[in-house]
Amino acid sequence: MWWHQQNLCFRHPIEEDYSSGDLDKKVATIAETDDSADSEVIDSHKRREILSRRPSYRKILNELSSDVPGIPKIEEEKSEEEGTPPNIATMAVPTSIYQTSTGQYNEETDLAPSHMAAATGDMPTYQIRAPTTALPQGVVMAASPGSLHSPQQLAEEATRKRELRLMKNREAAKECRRRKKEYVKCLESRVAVLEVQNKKLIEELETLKDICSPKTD
DNA sequence: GGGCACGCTCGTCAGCGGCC
DNA sequence: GGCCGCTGACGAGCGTGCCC
Repeated sequence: MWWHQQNLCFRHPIEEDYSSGDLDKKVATIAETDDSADSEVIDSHKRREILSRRPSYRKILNELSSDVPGIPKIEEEKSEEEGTPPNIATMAVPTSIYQTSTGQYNEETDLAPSHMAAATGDMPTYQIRAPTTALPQGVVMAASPGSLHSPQQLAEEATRKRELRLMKNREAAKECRRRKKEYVKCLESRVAVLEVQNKKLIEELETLKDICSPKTD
């Protein structure tokens, strides 16, 4: 596993080779090519290997924050789903790349704020909100197992546990998707910044060429 | 207006990995 | 070993644009 940690962004090997839908194609390809009975185990292993889970978005960003100064960690917090959250773990963009909310920008590339605004859209910082873990009203916590006797009570307990699990998973899915969006935005921003940086370097190169090889009449 | 295709969002399931 | 969080995958529902 390797992480491309120059500046902010990073890629998982799987992500690099088979981004998004390509992964399914790869798995399908393996399934098609390894169709012999003996290859089932290998096939399963390959599938498992390919489908190996990437680190969570929170983990990715937190790892980066420990390696790259300027990237605050994503912290757990509790707030309402909408409205102004009391605490927002603001993932400020790293000084090496991103424009900040105060108009700071990459000192290496010396990008103009206007360029940044145009390239990245209005997205100077990333705000990661923690999942809402508070139970909604009406959710009754399960009674202690020791107090259950009749099959009916056991069934109700099982139902409550299932509802609770589904509710938690529902919220987790929402949070996961939100983090994924932030992650994608991050990558898109990095692409935009690098494009500007690349363009600037090309222009600089052309300028140096002109200086070093002046035209002779 | 109706049908269709496409994209997006959401809930759920399944499976993995971390923690105790 | 069980619990729990995270996330890919899948299907359903909905909105939108296009064509007839």
